[in-house]
Amino acid sequence: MKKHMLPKTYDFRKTEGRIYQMWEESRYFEPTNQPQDPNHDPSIKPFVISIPPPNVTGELHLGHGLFVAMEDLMIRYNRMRGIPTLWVPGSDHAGIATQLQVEKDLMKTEGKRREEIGREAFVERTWEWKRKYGGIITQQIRRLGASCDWSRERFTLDNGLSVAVIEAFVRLYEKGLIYRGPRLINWSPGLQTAVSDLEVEYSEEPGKLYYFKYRIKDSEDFIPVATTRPETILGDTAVAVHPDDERFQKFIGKTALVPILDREIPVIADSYVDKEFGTGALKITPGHDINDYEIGERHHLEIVSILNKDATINQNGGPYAGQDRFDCRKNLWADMAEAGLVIKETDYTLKIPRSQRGGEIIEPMISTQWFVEIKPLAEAALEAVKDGRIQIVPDFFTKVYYNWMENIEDWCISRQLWWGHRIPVWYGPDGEMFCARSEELAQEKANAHYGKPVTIEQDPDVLDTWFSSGLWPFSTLGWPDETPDLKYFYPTSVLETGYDILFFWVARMIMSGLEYTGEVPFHTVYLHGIIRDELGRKMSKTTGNVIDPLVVMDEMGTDALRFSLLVGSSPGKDTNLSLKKVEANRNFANKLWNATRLVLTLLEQAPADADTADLEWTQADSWIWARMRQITNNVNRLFTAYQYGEAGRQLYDFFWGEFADWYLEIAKIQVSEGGARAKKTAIALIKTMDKILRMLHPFTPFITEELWGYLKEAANHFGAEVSPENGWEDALIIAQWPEAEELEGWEEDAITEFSLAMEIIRAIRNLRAEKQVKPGSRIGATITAGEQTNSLQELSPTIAALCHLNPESFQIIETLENKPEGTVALVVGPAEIFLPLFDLIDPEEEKKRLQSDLEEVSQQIDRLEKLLSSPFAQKAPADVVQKERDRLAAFQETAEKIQSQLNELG
RNA sequence: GGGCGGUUAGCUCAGCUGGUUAGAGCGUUGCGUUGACAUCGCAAAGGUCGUUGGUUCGAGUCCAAUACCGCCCACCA
Repeated sequence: MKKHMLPKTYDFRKTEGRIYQMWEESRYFEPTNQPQDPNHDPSIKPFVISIPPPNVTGELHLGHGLFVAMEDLMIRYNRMRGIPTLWVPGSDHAGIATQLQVEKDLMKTEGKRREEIGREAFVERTWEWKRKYGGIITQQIRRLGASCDWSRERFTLDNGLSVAVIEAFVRLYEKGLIYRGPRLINWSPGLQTAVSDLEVEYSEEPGKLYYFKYRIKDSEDFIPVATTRPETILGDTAVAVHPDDERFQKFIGKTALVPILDREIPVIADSYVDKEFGTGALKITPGHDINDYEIGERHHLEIVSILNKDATINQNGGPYAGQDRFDCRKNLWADMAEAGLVIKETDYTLKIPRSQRGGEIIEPMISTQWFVEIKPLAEAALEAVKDGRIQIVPDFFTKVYYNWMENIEDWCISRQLWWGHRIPVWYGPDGEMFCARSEELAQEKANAHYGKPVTIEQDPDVLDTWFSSGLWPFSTLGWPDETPDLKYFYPTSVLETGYDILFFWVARMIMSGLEYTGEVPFHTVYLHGIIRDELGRKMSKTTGNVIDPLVVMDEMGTDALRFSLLVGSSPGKDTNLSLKKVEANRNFANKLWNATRLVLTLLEQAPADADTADLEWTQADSWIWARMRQITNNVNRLFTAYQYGEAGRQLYDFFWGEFADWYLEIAKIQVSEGGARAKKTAIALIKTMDKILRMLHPFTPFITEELWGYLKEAANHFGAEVSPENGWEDALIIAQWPEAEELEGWEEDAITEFSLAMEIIRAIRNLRAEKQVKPGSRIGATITAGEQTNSLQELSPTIAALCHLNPESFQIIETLENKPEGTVALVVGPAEIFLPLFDLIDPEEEKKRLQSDLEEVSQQIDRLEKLLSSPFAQKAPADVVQKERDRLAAFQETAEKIQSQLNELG
């Protein structure tokens, strides 16, 4: 007999690295049926996920942990099902975020601003930064066990992807869906760039509403007006009142004077104005307010811009030129007070637009930017979800998607940054635009246009990072080239990401995919939620409640973290994660380890050469197998429905609560019988443990891979034919996913039969514990089991062993004339158990116990009798009714037995 | 203003084909270690499933209303 080599404790630190290396070296991460193989079969449909590319210089957080765990689970599951599987990894250049990091570093190390070293040097410096830190995040993703095909790793600023970005831009431009022009956009004064509507968040903050007088020219009259931003008065080009407002009717058409500047502006009527709010009159600043901008368009008002790019006041602000906007607010208001124009200030809760990145206050401003005309793209994207070509999981996000797509505004795609894809447009000497796939082509166009060689200059702006991310599912596969990868792997299968970037990323990928490839980029969108702390608070450095996944992995293992994230989350909902939870799952891994050790030990004790031909499975064998089948079916059903968390939970409960707690205990006894029984048990052990490890593998890949290797070796020593043809593949990662399986000669209804034995064992153990019978002392027992006697007798060695009964004085019989002398009786369904513990019993207490049992049972009998005499008996399906009848009969039997025992006690 | 999600044990959450005794982990309490596991085992306490009404033989589960919490979108100066 060979002693198994499974170490006593699980050292996940060592195991994880070694296992990952083994997977990678064996090239298990690469898809089978590679499109460049000569034998490639295009009819086999692959399963493909594009990774949500993390910021190239980012640091691993739990959000990454969740998506990696989730996607890796899907990938591993499909890989095990034998489907060619590709998970494309990569990272995003993350324009603003990365540029800010490098700017900060530049200031720290050299005390310089980026303008001082110039664009070229700055971009080169950023590339260096990327080369230095860009590998960290992908390394960390490996640690999570991600089975991505690293040979296909991509970066959004790679040559190939840059070609894709330019191609996409040029195509849209040529189609007339990209335009450039001055529009009111969201300006980030600190970053000195435009940002899209999505990048602005509104926060409620206390502020003031300022009331003041708008004087009417050549008159003593004035219109009272309220504003939250007095400095914008400098840019007013009208005062608007409601056309039906009697108070202000007389002013419509008159001329008002801008405070301090005395600029003349018209008083107009527009039904947008709310008569009830503020003073009922509205100042109009088309240059710095989106609603005013629209009113301005309706009335053809002049647009006056009062801000510089750094949000100081420009020359249009007269005496305030050069002041910061908030200083100007104070100063202008003070001057107006002096001029007698101020009415009052009241407290008011404002909604301040703030930059999603950095939180500075965003100023609406007129600026010349590039835009994508989005409506045509959005319509196609809407249609793709409506007609089911794309399914969103969970379903309730479909509505959110529709709502956004139906109300979408043109997308501002230009950013005044240096790090990113530069807009492929060049300007001739007179500003003529030449959009081309390269500078050479633009030059040719320009020369042809002017009829002579001219100097052209490229647009300085770069594209919004999301413009390139939007191409990700196909740009990473080689688009615009018709590469074998693109042909075979596109469209991809599932897009898995957080709901917080549904609009930023998912919606744009759908629009881009349809526009450029004519196909949906994926058939399913799976959205997960945000990871919060155990109290449901967002994790933040200021709150100090951030859980670092790297620390967690160090302390409790990657599998424990993954299992916690996967089992704790359900589609589209936020997940509260606590270290306690991870700890519990580390314990789960430990249990898995130890259970396997026991299995291996038992396998050693069983004789491999025994003849099991005539031996049947025990009830316990049948029971665990029947449960295994149920669990397998459940897990498969749940996986199909994307309910991975519930699947993991069921595996956890089954493995721990049934396999480890019960079957392993029984297996010990069965193996100790030796001979064929031991061998038969060993076979059952291998089969169940094998299936458990397979189904847990997508959740906890490292430990299961490790244990499965040992199990396989043990199976080999045990005499199993260990070969891929025989279901023992080279590694668990590529092993076949289990289907519910019949076992020859097993009893399908073992679950109900066996549960009686479990109840009996529990009852005996409880009484022993309650009466403080020494754990080691063996007592006798008599069990009467009526019709169940035969099936129960088969388990008698098990019951004896698990309850520490003395086999000499233990029997299971059909009935008994009288209660044995000196025993105390327990009633379990149709069975009665007599234990020789009468001396330990206080008859009064025992009476009380029996009476309360009887009461409980009587209640059930009443309930069921009522139920069965109600319309239920006629209307409910026969099997459901029968079940209740059986139950009632069982309760009645129990009640009788308890009653007779009470009688005996007197 | 529009939309969505949640409300189940002290805490965090399952319970997604409606089936009659609602589960887990953690926490609490008691008992238990010489062989798989104290990263453990055995057991106990703890819930009128937010409220009201409806559908149904039957509702934590389906429908409607309502309260509270949270989120998203739109942005009344």
